[in-house]
This record gives sequence, structure tokens and C-alpha cells, in this order.
Amino acid sequence: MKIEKNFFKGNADDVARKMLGKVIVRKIADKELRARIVETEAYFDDGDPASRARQNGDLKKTMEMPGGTILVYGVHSNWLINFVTGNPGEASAVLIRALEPLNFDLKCSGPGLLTRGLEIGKEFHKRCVFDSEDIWIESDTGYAEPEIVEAFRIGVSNDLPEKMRFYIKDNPHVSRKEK
DNA sequence: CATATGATGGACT
DNA sequence: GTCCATCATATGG
Repeated sequence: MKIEKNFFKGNADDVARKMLGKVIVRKIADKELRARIVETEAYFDDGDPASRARQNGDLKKTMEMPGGTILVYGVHSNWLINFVTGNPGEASAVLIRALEPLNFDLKCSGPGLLTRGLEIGKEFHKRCVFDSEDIWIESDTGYAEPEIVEAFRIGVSNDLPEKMRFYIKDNPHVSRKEK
């Protein structure tokens, strides 16, 4: 079952928690790659020292777009995929950090790895996940509510005092286990 | 145009 | 744990 448009309306940290256990589907040619989201991070506006929304530019504008907009951001020769959250005008987004492959066998335990595995690149930037025929998110009704672990975000030198990284407890596909 | 800077990943100790 | 190749962006001249 595909998720509703209002799924992304809450605060980024609430949406980040709700996304755990959801299934991202990537259609490539006639194949549908399915993978469960097992790790996310929440990013906010100017008040968040780690957020790219502090640098006024295209990324901030994209984060202010309606919830469900796809944001693709390049760093260290990797593409990282985010989903914009909140209402238009509010800069916030959720970074997908790790996936558990369900019907394929590619390493997705890291934000750069999962975009390679699912063949996600800059061409997805600013697209709406609800309008796309080749990528969408489903809820998995047969999957029990995951046990969520909270941690500090990874690779961030200046983090918020709150823990804004969330992952499914004991899941082997989480990118890092420490912290 | 030049340069600095990572929301990384993989190799290595 | 540490080191570092590598490149999309942001920013300044």
C-alpha cells in the first residue's frame, strides 16, 4: 500500500521515525527493487547547525517545497537521497541512510551505497515521490512495528543536542552500530 | 575561474 | 579507531 501524501506533514524527526520499516520501491525497466528503510536522520532549517538549509541556495529552496519532494545531494562522490517534510515554506527533510534489500542483493548499508544500489542520481532531485512512476514508498502491513534506537547523527561536526538519527534495533543493515 | 569543504566509504592499524 | 581519494556545491574574485 502506497503511503498517503500527509505522511510527510509532521516534524522531520517524527517523519524520520515513521519511515523506519517502510518499503521503498525503485522500478528499473521491468524490475521492481524493494528495500526496507532501516536508518534515517532528520534535518531542519537555519537553526540546525548541520543542515544544508543554512547555506541559502537550491538545497534550502528544495527543503521548503511540499512534503514528499525528493532531494538529492552530492557529497564525496556519492548521492544522498532525502525526502522533504513539513509544510511548504518550512525547510526540513529526512535523509535515508540505510536500506535492507528485500528482493535483490546489493549492499545498501549507507547513504551513498543505497543510491548506487537503487540507481538514484541527480535526475531525481526536486521530483515528487507521489508523481513518480519509477520510485515510491509503501507501508508493509505484514511487518511488526520496529523497535527504534535514537542516536546522534553521523559525519556531523556540529550536531544538535537532540538525537536526530533513528534506526531499527538489531538490524544488520544499519550503516554503523556505535553511538 | 579558484578554492574550500564535507550528511562518505573503504582500506588499513 | 585512523587515513585519504574524490567530486558536487558554495562562495569569492
